[in-house]
Amino acid sequence: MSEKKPSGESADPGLGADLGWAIRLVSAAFRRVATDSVAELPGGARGYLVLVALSSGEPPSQLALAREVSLDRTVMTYLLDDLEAHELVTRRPDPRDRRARQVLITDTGRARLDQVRHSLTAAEARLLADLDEQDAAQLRTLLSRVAQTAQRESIAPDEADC
Amino acid sequence: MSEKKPSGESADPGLGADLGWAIRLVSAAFRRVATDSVAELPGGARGYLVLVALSSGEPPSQLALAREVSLDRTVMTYLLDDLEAHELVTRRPDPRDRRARQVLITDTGRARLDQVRHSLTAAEARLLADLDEQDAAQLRTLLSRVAQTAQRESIAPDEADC
DNA sequence: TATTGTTATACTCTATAACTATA
DNA sequence: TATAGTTATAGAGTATAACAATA
Repeated sequence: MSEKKPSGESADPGLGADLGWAIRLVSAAFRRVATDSVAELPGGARGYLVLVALSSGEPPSQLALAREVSLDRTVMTYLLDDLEAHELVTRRPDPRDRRARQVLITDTGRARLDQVRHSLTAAEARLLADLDEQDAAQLRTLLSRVAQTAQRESIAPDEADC
Repeated sequence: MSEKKPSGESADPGLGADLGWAIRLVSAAFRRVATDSVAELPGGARGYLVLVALSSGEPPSQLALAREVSLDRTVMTYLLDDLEAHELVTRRPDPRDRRARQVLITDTGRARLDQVRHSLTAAEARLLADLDEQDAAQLRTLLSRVAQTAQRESIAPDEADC
């Protein structure tokens, strides 16, 4: 029990007590269960994010898309090449700006996205298996609130791994 | 509000509704605020994890330490080289097994660890700024429970980034 | 001159395997 | 023969910058 307590530090958290560690573990656990769900998808987690972003709204340019999912535009090129090769998305020139290309999700892409979403839902359920329905809902709510705060204050993203 | 719909997928959560995205954002946000806290630390987040692991219990071997924080033993070599160069840890031969080396945290290391912990506490507070005390406590509790589940079922770690 | 998308290059990680010294 | 630690090498992933086409 050789502890140095400068002021209000937790006595000896070892590794299991603090929020950062919990976030780390939960994030890693979710990534793990989610990885299986997106494994067959070109680009993995990133491919999923792109498909989600494309599933609604107007077809964005590659740059707009890259910004939305917090990816570099050079990465977006490779990623879309891959997705397009598998016919999950298509690219077409923007009639109003011939520099830009509009990205669209295909029907195949939508079908694939739905599959992955189902799989992810199951994965989430597995992750939260120990919580009753009320606690699970509470956790979702709280996480969403923190996430929104983080996003709003742009404390947040820039690194995009799932 | 944002509700999961397992069957009617075409609803369109965009990107802001699902648990995975929230976890992703929160994790990224935490990593971001935490990165500043551990920036000066040799090895960054990993250096922190190692110091925490060393701050209690018997001095472990490098291998045991590597397993505890889910790092490869080859990575541990570099990391400890770095930490030792900054005099935050020391290595000494294990008298009972001359192949192994015991790793110890130094007083400098402990002082540094306390600084980082304070900084991290502040970072956490910033992250949870929008939650009142009760909600924050609830979130910590729920996350810890999920983390423990994940760890126990070893759904979890293997990737060690903060 | 600035912007979209692409390509090429370099750099950082990580994983793998090989090597030593002990057991 | 197996294990703890180190070192070297190769591969993946990422970022940076340069480039062509268009605005």
